[in-house]
Amino acid sequence: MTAKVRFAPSPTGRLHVGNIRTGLINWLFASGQGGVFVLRIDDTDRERSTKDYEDGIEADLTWLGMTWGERYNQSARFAIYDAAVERLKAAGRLYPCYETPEELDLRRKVQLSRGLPPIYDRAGLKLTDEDRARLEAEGRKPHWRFRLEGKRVTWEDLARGHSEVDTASMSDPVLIREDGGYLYTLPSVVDDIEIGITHVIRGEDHVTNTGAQIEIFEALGAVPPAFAHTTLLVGADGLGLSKRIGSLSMLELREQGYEPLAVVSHLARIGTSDPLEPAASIEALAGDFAFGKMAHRAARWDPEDLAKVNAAILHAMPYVEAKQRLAAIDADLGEAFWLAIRQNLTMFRDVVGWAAVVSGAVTPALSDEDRPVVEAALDLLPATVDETTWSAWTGAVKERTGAKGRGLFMPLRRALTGMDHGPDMAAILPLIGRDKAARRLAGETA
RNA sequence: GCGCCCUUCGUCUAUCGGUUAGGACCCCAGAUUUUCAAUCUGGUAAGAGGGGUUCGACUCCCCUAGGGCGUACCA
Repeated sequence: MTAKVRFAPSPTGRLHVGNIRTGLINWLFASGQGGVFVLRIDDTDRERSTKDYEDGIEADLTWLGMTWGERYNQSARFAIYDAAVERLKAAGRLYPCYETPEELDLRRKVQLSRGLPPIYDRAGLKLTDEDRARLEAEGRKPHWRFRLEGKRVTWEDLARGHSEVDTASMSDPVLIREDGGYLYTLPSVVDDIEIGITHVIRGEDHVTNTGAQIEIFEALGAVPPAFAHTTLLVGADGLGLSKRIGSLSMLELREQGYEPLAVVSHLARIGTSDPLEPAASIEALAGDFAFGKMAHRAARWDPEDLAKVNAAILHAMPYVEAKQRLAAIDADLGEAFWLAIRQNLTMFRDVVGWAAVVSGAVTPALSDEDRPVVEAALDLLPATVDETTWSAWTGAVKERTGAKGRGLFMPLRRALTGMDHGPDMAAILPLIGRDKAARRLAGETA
C-alpha cells in the first residue's frame, strides 16, 4: 500500500515555522517512499478562513518545493461530514448537550478547585426528551458530543513508539458547535477515511486527541491510520517557541532572503541525528528521512543555525544557479565575480554590497600606517591587471616597503575595497579594474 | 491539580547493560591563502540530582528538580 499523508493547515493565517515543519515531515515521509502528499485546506471555519491565506499557503509550499498530489477544501465536503454525523447519531455515539460555554467553564473551575479532573459529567446523556424539549423551548440550541468508550486506546506511534491514551480520563469531545459548525475533529477523521490517509503525521500536541480520534475512526467502521507524533519546536532559548519565532512566517523568511533549500534543510535536520548541513535538494532530504533519526525531545529552531545553512548553500552554489539572480541585480556580474565573492555571502542579497565594491564607488578608509604601502602600491601598479597581477604586484610592494603579511595586505584591501574583510584580492582586483584601482589607491572615491 | 513526553560536550545529537561515550555546529590550533573571509586537517569539551536493580548502568526501575504538551463549543 502506498503511503498517503496529508498536511491540513487552516487558511486563517500564513504558514509559519511551527506548522511548516509538520508539513515538511509529511512531505518528506511521503516523497521518500513514492507516496502521495495531500494538501487539505481546513476551512470549515468560514468566518476566519480567507482565500488570500489559502493562496498564501500554496505560495509558501510552492516556494519551499513542497508539491502536492491532491488537494481538498473541507468547506466543499460538508455533505460527507453530515452523513457521518447521521451514522454516529444512529449508533448512539453522538449526543446533544445544552450547557453554555460559561457554564462549562465554571464547572471546570469548580472541579479543579476540588482537586477533581475537569471532565465533562455527561449531563447531556441523562437528558430525557422532555428535558430537551424544555431546554429548546428556552431557546437553547444543542452542541453535540461524541460518547467516548472510556478505555485504554493504544497505537504504535512511528515517532514515539508504543502510545496509550485513557479516554476515560478525558471529556467527550464536542464535534458540532451550538451554531451547527464543525470542530476540527470530525471533518479531520472523516476526510482521513474518505481520502484514504495511511499515516497521520503531526505534532505531539495532538497525542491526547488521538485517543478520541481513534475511537471515532472505529465508530465509523474504519481502521485507524498509522500515527506519528513529532516533537514540537522550541526557540533558541530552549524554552517554548516564542511568539516572535513561533509566528515567524514563511513569507517573512522569504523576505529576509533565505534560500528555500536552507529553510527546508534546516527544518528537516534540527532535532535529528543528521548533521546540520545543506541538502542537495528537498528530494535528497526525503531520501534521508526516517522517524528513527528524530530525537524525542523538542527540536531547537535557531535563526543563527538557519543562517549558517544558508551561507553554506551560497558558498557552494554553482554559477549557473546564481546566473539569473545575478543578472537581476546587475547584467555585468559574471562568473568570475560570482566565484570570487560567493564565499563571503550569508544571504544572496549580500551580492549587492560586493557588486558595489567591484563596479560602484568606494571611498577608501585608510589609517596613517596604511599610507606608505598604498602609495608604493599605486606607484608600482602595472598598466594592465588580470588574475595573475596580484602576486607579482604585491611582491614588488613588499620589496619596496618591507611590509608583509597582514601589514601588507590589509592596507591594500582597505584601499581597494573600503573594507577589512572580503573575497580573495587576486580574484577581485581584475574585477575592479586598473582604472578604479589606481584612483582608489590615490585616495579618491571611485 | 491530573495525564503524557523529555533531560548526554557551550549547542543539535549517537549510544538501545560492558564503548578510549561517536558525529555535527561553535570555539581553539595547524595547513593553505605571503591578509581577512572561505576551504582542509587536528584538538578541547558531556550522561540534571538522589536512591535502587545488576558482576557491571548514560542505558532498566523509583524519587526529586527542571522543561514541553494536553486537559476548549481552538486547531
